[in-house]
Amino acid sequence: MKKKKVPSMVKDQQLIKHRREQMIQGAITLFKEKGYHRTTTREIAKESGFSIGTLYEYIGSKEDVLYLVCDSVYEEVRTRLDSLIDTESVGLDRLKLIITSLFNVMDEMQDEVLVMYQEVKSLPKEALPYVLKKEVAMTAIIEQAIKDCREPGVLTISDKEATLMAHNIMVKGQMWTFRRWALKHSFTLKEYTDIQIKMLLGGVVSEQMS
Amino acid sequence: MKKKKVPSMVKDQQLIKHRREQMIQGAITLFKEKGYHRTTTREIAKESGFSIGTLYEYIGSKEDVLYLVCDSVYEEVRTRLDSLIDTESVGLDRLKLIITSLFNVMDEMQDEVLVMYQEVKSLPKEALPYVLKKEVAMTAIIEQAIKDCREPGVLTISDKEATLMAHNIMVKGQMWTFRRWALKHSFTLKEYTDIQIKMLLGGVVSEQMS
Amino acid sequence: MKKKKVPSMVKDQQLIKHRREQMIQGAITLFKEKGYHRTTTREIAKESGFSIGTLYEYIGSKEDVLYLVCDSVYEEVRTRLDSLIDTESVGLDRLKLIITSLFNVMDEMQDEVLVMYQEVKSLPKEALPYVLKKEVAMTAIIEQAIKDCREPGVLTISDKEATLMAHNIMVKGQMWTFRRWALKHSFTLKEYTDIQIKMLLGGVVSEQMS
Amino acid sequence: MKKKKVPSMVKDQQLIKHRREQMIQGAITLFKEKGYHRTTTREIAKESGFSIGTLYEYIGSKEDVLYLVCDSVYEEVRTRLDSLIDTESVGLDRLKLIITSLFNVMDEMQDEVLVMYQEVKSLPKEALPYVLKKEVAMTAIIEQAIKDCREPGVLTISDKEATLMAHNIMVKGQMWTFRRWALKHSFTLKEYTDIQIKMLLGGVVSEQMS
DNA sequence: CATGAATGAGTTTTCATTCAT
DNA sequence: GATGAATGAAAACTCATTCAT
Repeated sequence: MKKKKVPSMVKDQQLIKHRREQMIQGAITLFKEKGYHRTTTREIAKESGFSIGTLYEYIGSKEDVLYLVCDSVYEEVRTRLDSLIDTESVGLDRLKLIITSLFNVMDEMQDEVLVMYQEVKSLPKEALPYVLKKEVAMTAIIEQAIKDCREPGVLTISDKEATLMAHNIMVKGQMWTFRRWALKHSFTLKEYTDIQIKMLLGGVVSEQMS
Repeated sequence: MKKKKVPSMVKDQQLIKHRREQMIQGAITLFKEKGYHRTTTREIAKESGFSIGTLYEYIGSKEDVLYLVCDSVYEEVRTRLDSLIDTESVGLDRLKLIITSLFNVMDEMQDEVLVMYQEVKSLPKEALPYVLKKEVAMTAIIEQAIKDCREPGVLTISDKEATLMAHNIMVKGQMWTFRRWALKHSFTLKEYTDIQIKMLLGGVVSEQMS
Repeated sequence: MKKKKVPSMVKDQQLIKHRREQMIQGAITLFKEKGYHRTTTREIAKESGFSIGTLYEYIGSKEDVLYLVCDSVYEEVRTRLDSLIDTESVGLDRLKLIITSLFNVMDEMQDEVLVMYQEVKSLPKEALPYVLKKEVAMTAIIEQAIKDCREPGVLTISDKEATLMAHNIMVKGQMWTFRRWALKHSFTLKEYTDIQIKMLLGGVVSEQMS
Repeated sequence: MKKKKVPSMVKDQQLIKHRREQMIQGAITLFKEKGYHRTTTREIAKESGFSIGTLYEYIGSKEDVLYLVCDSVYEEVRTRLDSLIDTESVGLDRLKLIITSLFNVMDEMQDEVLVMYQEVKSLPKEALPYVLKKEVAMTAIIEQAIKDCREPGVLTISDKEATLMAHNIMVKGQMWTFRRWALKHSFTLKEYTDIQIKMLLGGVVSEQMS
C-alpha cells in the first residue's frame, strides 16, 4: 500500500517534479471541463506546454496522469488543512476549527476536489487503495479530534458514533463540492459551515434530551 | 425540462419497454464493473441478450443508454421509497420513517445508485437538468417532512436549517453507497440508520442546549 | 444484352408493376435529394408507402431499385420523345423537331434525367450495357435523321460527322440538366434550343465556306 | 468562396503536401475503379502507402479526400491547359489552340476528369461552390477567346451565342471522357478534335447562308 | 402478401502509445 | 531530453438483408 511508482524515462528528479507539476495543472484544467475519459493525452500534453512525446517521458500511461492528479489533490488538501489546524486549540474548539478548515479548503479547491472524487473510480485497481488510505487518514484525524472532546457534560458519544461522525464530517466537506449546484443557491460558505457545525454539535434539536 | 425522448426505430411500444428494460439491466451490470466509458455498446448489447444492431433499434446513441439507466434508477428509488413511506404516520415518526426507508432503498439498490451517482456527469448537457429535477423533488419531500415536525419542545429549526438537513439526509443516503468501502467494516445498515437518526434528531450532544 | 430480370417473390404481375412504379417514384424523389448511396432502403420503402419487408418482395437488392429507376427514366424519355416526333415532317424540319423535342423532354424531366446520369455508374456491371443500349438507340435515331437531311445545298456532311453530330445533340440535351446551375442564369429553354439549333445547323459562322 | 481548409494534425507543411499527393493518387486509382462511395478510407490509406491512422493525420473526414481529389484534378487540368495555350497566337488560331489543348488535356487525364465529374455531387455543400468556381473560370477564358475572334467576315456571333459556345466547348471536352465508351469506337482524338472544331467554327452546313 | 424486428458485417473515426530523428 | 509523425486496435454507429409472424 505504498506510494505507487510512476515510471519515467528521465533521470533528473528535479525535472521530473517540475514537468509533473505542469502536467497535473494542465490535466486538472481539462478534467474539470470534460472529465478524464473525454480528455486525450494529446490535449494534456498541449495544455501542459509540451509535446505528446515528452508527456510519455514522464509517465507510463494515461492512468498515471489521473493517479498523479488524485495524489496531488489529496496532498494539497492535506497540506492546506494541516497548516490551518496547526494551532494550540484543543477540545471542542479544535474540532470546530478542523471542520471549518476542512470546509474552507474544500471551497478553495472545489474544482480539483470535485474532479478527484468523480474520477478516482477510474484509477487502476492497484492505485485505488493508496488513494483511499489518504481519505482514511484524514477521517482518522477527525475521529481523534472528536474523541478528544469527549467529556461528561460536553460531548457524550460512543466510539461508533465518533467514527460515523468523522465520516459525516468528511462527507459534508465533499458535499460542498459535489452538491454545489443545489447548495450555492441557498448558502454561503459561512452559513453552510455554521449550520453544519450547529447540527453536528447540537442545538438544533432538544426534546429528547430532557 | 421534460422527459427526454429517446428515439427508437421500433414501433411496438410494449416491445420498446421490454427491450429497454433488458438493456438497462445489462448496462447496470457492466457499468457497475467497469464504468460507463469503459463499457462498449457491443458489450451492452451482448449482456442484454441481443445484437449490436438491435441495440441501436432502441436508442439513438450510447448516451441514451446512460440516460435510460439514470432515469430508471431514479424512478425505481422513487417508487420503492414512496411505497415504504405511504403510511399514516406523521411528525417525527414520519421523518424517521422516511430516513429509514431512504437508507433501506439505498442499501437494496446500492450498486444501481452508485453507478448512477458516478456517471450522471457524463450525461449529455440537455439530459442532466431533467435528472437533477428528480433529486430536487426527493429532497423537497424530506424538507417538508422536517418542517412538519417543527413544534416547540420537539423540533426547533429555521427554514435554512431544514433545507440543509434535507440535503444532509439525502447525502447520508447516498453516502451509504459511495462510502461503503469504509462503512461496511464498522456498521450494519441498522446501526448506521440508528446512529444517523440519533445524530440528526439530537441526543448525541447535549451540553450546549442548556 | 436483354432486359435484366429483377427478381420478385410475388406472382401477380399487375401488382408487381404497380408496386415498382410506387418504388421508382419514391426512389427518384430521394435520389434527387441525396443521391443513391446516401439513400437507405428503409427510406425508399417508406417514401414508396410500404414496409421494408414489402420492398424486398419486389426486388432482390438495392441495386435493383437503381436499375428500375434508370430503366424507367429511359423508357419515359423515349416514350415522350417518340410521341413528340411522331409526325409527317421530314428533312431539316424533322431534325429540328427532334432536337427541340429532346430538349423539351430533358427540361420536363430534368431531375429524373440528372439522377439517372449521375448514378448509372453505380449500376451492377451486368446492368450497365442494357441501359447504354437505350442511349445508343436514341443516338441512332438522331443520326438517321441527320443523314436523312443530307442533300447538296442543304446539308453536306460525312458519315463520321453525322455520327458525332448525333452524339453532340444527345449531350446538349443532357447538358441542359447537368449544367443547369450555369445555364439557367443566361438562357431560357427556348433561347437555349434556338441557339443550339442555329449553331448545329449553321448560320453562326459563314465566311469560311465561300 | 475561398479555398476550403482541410485540417491536419501534422505541422510540417512539406510533409502535408507530400502525403496528400500520395493520398490523392491512391484515391483517384480507387475512385476510378469503384467510385467514391464504394471506396473505404482503409483502402485509401493502404493504396496511399500508409495506415488508416496516418490518413486521418492529414484529413478531417473522408469527404476531405474527395475535395482534395477534385481540387487537385482541376488544378492539374488548369496548369496543363495554361502551359499549352500560353503562346502568341490570337484570334481564330488561338481559339482553335484552346479547344485542341482542352481536348488533349481531357484525353491525357481522362480517368481523373471522369472521376471528378462523377463525384463532385458528393462534395459537402460548402465545398461545391469553390470547385464550380474553377469550372466557371475556365469557361470564361474560352468565352473571351471566342469574343476575341469576333470580326465581320470572320466570326459574327452575339454575346449569348458566345457564352453558350463556350459552355459547349467545355462540355465537348468533358464528353470525350464520359462518353468515351461510345466515341472511342468511332474516333481518334485527332478526328474528334478536327470534326468538333469544324462543326463549331463552320463549314459543315451551308444552305442557310445563301 | 405484408410487416417490421433482428442481425452483424462493414464503415468511419479516434486516440493511447511508440520510436526514429 | 524533446519532438511529433506513424500506428492500428478498438469504438460507435449504419444499413442491406432476412425471416418469423
